[in-house]
Amino acid sequence: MKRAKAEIPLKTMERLVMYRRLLQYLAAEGCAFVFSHELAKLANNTAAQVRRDLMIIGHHGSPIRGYGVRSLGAHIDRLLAHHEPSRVALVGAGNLGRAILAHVGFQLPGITILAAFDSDEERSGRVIAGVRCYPVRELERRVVELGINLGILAVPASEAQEVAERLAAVGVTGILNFAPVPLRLPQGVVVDEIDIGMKLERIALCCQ
Amino acid sequence: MKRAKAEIPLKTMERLVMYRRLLQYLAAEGCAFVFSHELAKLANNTAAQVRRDLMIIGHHGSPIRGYGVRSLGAHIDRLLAHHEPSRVALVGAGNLGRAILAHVGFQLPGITILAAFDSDEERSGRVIAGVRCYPVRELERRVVELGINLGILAVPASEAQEVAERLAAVGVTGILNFAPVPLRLPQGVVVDEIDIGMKLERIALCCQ
DNA sequence: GGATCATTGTTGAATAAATAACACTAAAGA
DNA sequence: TCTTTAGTGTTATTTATTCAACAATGATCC
Repeated sequence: MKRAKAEIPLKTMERLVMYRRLLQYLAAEGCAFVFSHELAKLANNTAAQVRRDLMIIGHHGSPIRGYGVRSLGAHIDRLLAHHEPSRVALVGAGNLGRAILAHVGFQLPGITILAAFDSDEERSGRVIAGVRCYPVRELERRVVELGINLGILAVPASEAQEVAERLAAVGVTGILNFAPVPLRLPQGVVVDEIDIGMKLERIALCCQ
Repeated sequence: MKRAKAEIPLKTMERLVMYRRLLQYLAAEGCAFVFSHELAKLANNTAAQVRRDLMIIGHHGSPIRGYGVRSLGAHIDRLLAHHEPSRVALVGAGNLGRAILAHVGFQLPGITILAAFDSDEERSGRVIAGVRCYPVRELERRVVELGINLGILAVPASEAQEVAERLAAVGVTGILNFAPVPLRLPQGVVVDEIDIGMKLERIALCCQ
């Protein structure tokens, strides 16, 4: 069974992770089969798009019955399966950081948060949502020690760039940035921003 | 001056709000002019794209000097200016909710968070980051009273759908959802999800 | 004051994505 | 067993987005 992973467009990939999430809910609700138009409604797109995406990954459903929730979920799981499980560190254990830990707590398959860091020494040493918190001065050492390759930044805007550089310097290749500043990092490091303010603006725009 | 707002593609709009944010930083750093390729670097796209976007909104720069940071910022401001300023309510004043309040605290122009709600009566009555917190049972009354039209959901997944429906029922037309469940709402309500887990997965994918 | 140079404004081609259309298939009922 | 029906798999069309190329421009320097 050869995998044409590289040929699957990124947009489709992104939708696949959404489909998988939706399929998990459906499975939890005891739903065995789902139609393309149902999935489309949940994912806020069209039935044609869903069918096309599933065609791309080579999944086959059955007329009348639709797609098997379990089998489709398993298929996407295999596709999205990370070669190496991702090892994540969170920097900044303030309100936002702790909220993220709690949120992501329900382990994602193949992704584990192994450590948290904070400049406040009071916080380090504690265990938050099952994750050990270290002082930020140990960042480099611990990242190497634990084989971390992904970072989540939940620090104040003023510190984001510095922390990001330190992470990148010790081999972190992906960063999820919650600080509302654009990060400037060497090529090869994937950065994704979650800018709540921008999201709000976007909605305000679409609404009026 | 007629505005061709409707003709500006959504993708461009989304980039515009990012440009504006970047311009604010540049202005704060005392930068008076910026070149298309500089802006492109910050926005993670190409110079051609930046120029095209600015062409679409009809902004003119100067060769050699580039674009005036202040004037371009003002131009985008006008374009993005909301007819009516948006009035926002946050539901769920847990870790995540409080973090959001603190984050968005630095007021966005034309967007104000006017109220927070929580089911824990201990929390209501308090003022968090300048925002008054009410018990969630008063949600409908207060939303109407304050003329809220946008909602931020930072409640547990199990309550998200119910709260969203209640908000929509009293006239909220846009919802920013942090709960990792797909919301099913009547057409006309704009929903945007921020699913941290999905974001992480996406980065893990891109990295390997 | 004119040549030069770096950058803009614009157009057109190439690429990618979304949509629609339709033949095909498998279950259900007579 | 044949027909109906609802939904899939696929191809074609349209639409949107990105990229690349180049003429036009206006500061700057000699």
